[in-house]
Amino acid sequence: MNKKQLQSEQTKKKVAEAARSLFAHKGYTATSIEDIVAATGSSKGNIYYHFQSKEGLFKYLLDEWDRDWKEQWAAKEHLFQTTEEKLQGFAEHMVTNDLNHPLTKAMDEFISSGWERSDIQQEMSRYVAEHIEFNRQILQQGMDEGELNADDARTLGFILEGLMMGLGEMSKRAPNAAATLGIYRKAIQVFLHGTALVR
Amino acid sequence: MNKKQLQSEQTKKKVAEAARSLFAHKGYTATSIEDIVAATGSSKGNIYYHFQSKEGLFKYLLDEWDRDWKEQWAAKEHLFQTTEEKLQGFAEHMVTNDLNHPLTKAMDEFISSGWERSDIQQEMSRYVAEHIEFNRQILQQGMDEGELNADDARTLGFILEGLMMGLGEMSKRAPNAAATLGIYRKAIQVFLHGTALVR
DNA sequence: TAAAATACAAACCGAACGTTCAGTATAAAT
DNA sequence: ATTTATACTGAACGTTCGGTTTGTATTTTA
Repeated sequence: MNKKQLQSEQTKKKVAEAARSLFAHKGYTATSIEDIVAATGSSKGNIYYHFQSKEGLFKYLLDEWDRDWKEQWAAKEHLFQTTEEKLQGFAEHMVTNDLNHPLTKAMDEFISSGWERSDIQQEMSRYVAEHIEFNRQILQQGMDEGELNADDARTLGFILEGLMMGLGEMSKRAPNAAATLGIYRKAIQVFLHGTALVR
Repeated sequence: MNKKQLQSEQTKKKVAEAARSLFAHKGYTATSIEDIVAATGSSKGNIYYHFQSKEGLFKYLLDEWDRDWKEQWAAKEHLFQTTEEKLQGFAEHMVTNDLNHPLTKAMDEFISSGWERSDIQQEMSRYVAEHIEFNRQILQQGMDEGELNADDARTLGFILEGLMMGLGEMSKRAPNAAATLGIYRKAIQVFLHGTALVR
């Protein structure tokens, strides 16, 4: 790789990093290209040379995030045996990797700002569908192995995803880092065993 | 009431209605005052005469919504006896009154657009806290009456709220009106009885 | 009937923002 | 040494939007 290419790559990284920090702290809309210019020292034109657009830059960051997420989950997936362990591990992974991730809030904003933009909504649906399928597999396995009641694994996967999503939503608003993990754990427990008395 | 006051009130209503429809279809940010001008025939100045600002207009609509919601829930609350009935009734009420309400999506957008605006976030927190408290009461009563396992009712209320919020979020994206109510019902059932086999 | 308040219109303001583009510098290739 | 491709600059553009101001018609009040 050239000296020039190397330099180019570095500036791209620098821009991406600064942008991530800005998006995380100020949100997507409130972060202007000008802000990124000010933070990097790079010029406007250069940013547009490396990324197609503001949206393109943001998506680039989201992809990076997605890659890291999967990578890190794959690294510890094998640690969990039973369904309960897996779900607890999954919840913990979400708390540490999603909830605390700088871009979660900005992503929410980005999605709901792209209102009628069907492409953005579709991309989001893809993410969600992936999660549901992920949940479905864990639950189906649990049913096959007699840990869970036989039931519609897809619907339950949908509900589980909703539960995680909602808890994330709420925890973002009331950031009580210490309590959050406990609540997630409790939620998984409720999901598995319910709250009603066993008669 | 004057002839003039009456006329004035009618135009205010007309503006509010048009705005609600626009916000619902295009979202908060994407709806400009100009759009409302075009839809009503009223002038910009007149809209600002009736409402302090765009934000004020939107909040006015949210308040209207909140009033209606509480009114309608109060009207049917007494129909439900057991905790399970109450929760199922509550879920159903949410599906019919929140999920299908035109402003749900716009409200999400409004909230996440008001990034650093602590006043908006606080107002939202108030709503959420109300819901949690509402859930807590139902659950506590269920515990007192021996329907539910004795536990921390507030935490469970928090989790329940998260579950409802997440399901709402997801149902908005995949609008399958027929299936949605079923999923909510199932979710309440899971919340109460869990998915794991009783050993 | 004169004065004052109310309801509304239309033009205008200023600022912000994403994006473009003509041009420049620098390193690589010939 | 010259050409070419790549990386980068920064001023300018066009548009959008929330909000203000000034003026006017109509109705109420005195």
